[in-house]
Amino acid sequence: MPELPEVETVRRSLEPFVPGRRIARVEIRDSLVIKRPDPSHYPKLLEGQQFTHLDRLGKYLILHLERHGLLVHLGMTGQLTFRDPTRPDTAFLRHPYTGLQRTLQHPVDAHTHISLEFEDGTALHYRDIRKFGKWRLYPTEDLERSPELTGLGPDPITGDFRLEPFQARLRKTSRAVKAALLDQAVVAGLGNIYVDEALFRAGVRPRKAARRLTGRETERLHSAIKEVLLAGIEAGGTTLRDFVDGTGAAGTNQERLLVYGRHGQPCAVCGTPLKRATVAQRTTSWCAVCQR
DNA sequence: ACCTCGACCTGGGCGC
DNA sequence: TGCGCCCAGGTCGAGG
Repeated sequence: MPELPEVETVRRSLEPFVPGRRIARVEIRDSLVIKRPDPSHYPKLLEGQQFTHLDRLGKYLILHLERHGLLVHLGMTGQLTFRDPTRPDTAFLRHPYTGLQRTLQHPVDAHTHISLEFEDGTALHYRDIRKFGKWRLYPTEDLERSPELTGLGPDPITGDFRLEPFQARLRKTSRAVKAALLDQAVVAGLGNIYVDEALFRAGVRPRKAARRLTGRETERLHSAIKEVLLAGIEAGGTTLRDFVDGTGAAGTNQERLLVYGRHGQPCAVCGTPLKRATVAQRTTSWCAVCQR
């Protein structure tokens, strides 16, 4: 689920509800995703603090509080949603035809591991079926120096993602270009879906050694990365199964994917059946004709 | 520096 | 209906 466009979609959808709200109570039902500090400290540290603003870097959502920064990584199935108890819940329903989660706001269920309850009765709920997500709380002054954030390469949407350093970085490695793009230190925010989409748009084979890309190819890739991520944000993210935004709504980018998950189907450009193989330990789809 | 593998988790889909 | 197997948007660490 959550690559840059999905995390950005969550950030934007929570923006009208979370900043300005003060945490009255912290409820932790399963502390597995809390990596720092010890989960037992969360209530004491968070209760009484107000959220100020929401940020994002790569796949990390950054919820700023008065004295702390809460770093949330959604892993594979993490959902951060706002709930107003005066409005009707829809629970987690599966659409009979598309199979997509249709939820809007949800009450606490077996997978809702953490709830931050506000003074007015509303709450921010964290739900994560596979529990691959990670929560880390840092004092504001330590946030920028956190290993999670310092390890990230440029963010293609909000950051300084320039062609020359990108090109220099790719030239230094003989790894498959797909592996390099999945490396969050090279560029922050790409995952399996958007990497395949960007490589297709750029006309680059996923297995091509990064250092062997031509100048033109690197330029096209640099543009394609920004394009696929922006398109993903515009569509409200890609919902294959679990992704929902902060209000519980599914995204629509899955309808626009050109290669991811479409192996065997005709390429949208040339009609050749799309290939599938494992590259960089991930299932990969591409067009052997359009991508060379 | 890079690769591969396994681990962390749960659930859906499919074949039998 | 049920069981077993494979798969899944992400990382991380061990070992070669």
